[in-house]
Amino acid sequence: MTATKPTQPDALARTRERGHRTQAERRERTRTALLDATIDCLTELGYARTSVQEICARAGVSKGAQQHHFATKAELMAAAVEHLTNRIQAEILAASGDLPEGPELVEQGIDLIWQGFAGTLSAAVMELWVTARTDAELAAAIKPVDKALGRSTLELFQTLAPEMPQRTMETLYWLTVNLTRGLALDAQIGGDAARRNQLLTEWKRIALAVYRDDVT
Amino acid sequence: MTATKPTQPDALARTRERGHRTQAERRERTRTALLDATIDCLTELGYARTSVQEICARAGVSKGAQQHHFATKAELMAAAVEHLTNRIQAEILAASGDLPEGPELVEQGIDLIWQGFAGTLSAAVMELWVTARTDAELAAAIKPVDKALGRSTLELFQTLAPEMPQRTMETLYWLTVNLTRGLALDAQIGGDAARRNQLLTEWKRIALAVYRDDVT
DNA sequence: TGGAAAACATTCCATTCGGCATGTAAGTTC
DNA sequence: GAACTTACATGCCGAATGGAATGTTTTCCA
Repeated sequence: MTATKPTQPDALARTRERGHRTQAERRERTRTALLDATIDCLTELGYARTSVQEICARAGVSKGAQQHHFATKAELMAAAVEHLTNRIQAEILAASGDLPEGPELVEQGIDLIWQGFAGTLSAAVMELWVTARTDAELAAAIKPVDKALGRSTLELFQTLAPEMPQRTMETLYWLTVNLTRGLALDAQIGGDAARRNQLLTEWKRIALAVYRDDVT
Repeated sequence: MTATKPTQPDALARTRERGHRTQAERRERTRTALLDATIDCLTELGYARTSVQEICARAGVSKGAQQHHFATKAELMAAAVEHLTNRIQAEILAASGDLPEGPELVEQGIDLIWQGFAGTLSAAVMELWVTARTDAELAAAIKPVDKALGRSTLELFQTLAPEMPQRTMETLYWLTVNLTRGLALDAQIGGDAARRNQLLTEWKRIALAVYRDDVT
């Protein structure tokens, strides 16, 4: 390249035309790139095959940069837990906008929980969760975050159906969440989707009956 | 050692006093030792940290012997799946001896499923199951075996409660199994045991109501 | 505007992994 | 009891991993 304007340093020129990247911006950018790549790896490869090298490659970030932000792999995973939970919560909140009130909420709510707790992101959650069983550090990172997600989602429902007895709501909610997680496991190894849908339908019927009995 | 009887070879003498180990016996012994050690590793360390070296160490078996019986790690894992399923099935069958008939079967059956699908062995199942999501070979090994376990347990219940409509039985059974698996996940990372028991109690109540409605 | 600090990149290393090759001992068969 | 097969043991290798060390660029701030 023939430099015609020697007064301006080349680096600065590039900076100007591309726009100034503040440190906070750079930091945030590569951090989320790393965390998203981590979630990608977990969903596609599973925890056992997720290496920091692969994460860096997918994030388009050097190994040094990764170590700058997350000194150790465990630290990266712990951060990924929170990032992942935030994404799921956002997903749930976005889908909760058009929820009906009254009895219809039962059915729609079950669908919402299904989507939130058995969707694509939940595969990554499973990986981390199962790993956490034998990894105290990861478990410590997961427990509070997950509990918060569960409770906040429950509160969302309680707001939508104030007429419902709290006890009934809690029971139906947690039963649905745990059933969903079990079904999600089944789905992940290629269980019969038709039977899963049928079970979900039956459960809606049962839950609705419980709701009707308890609300009157 | 001062050999006083040169007529008999030393090796044979040892053989005689310890009893003759047939090839089939030796084979079976080290095989199950390896498979049990594999399950131990999965339970205690999780899949990611389970190495063949560790398995061999716990089984008290050399690496060569392991490779003789299971050429590859994947092969060992696939065999472990079957071994594990057999142990679970035996556990369930043993506990199913004193199951009542009639309505009480609902409660007791739920407890039985809980013990079978959320017991100690189920942690290893979870590890393999979650791993299978991103490991086609392992998934291929798990699917048929697990399906067989599920169906045979269902048939056990159907035998015990012939008066129950088949559709109702299937629904309650699979709902319970999946709920149990979800709760097992929760239990493994140290969720609140009291709430889990409460949910199980509520579910028994609901299931009993469903049974009563459908049986009349 | 010049130096400090933060962000990012490159290289290297000790360890561990799964698997292979080769060798020895025990059991089977004729 | 000798050939043969099966079971078991030891040592080694290339690949990959997580992490440390060190060097370079970009932004910040006084």
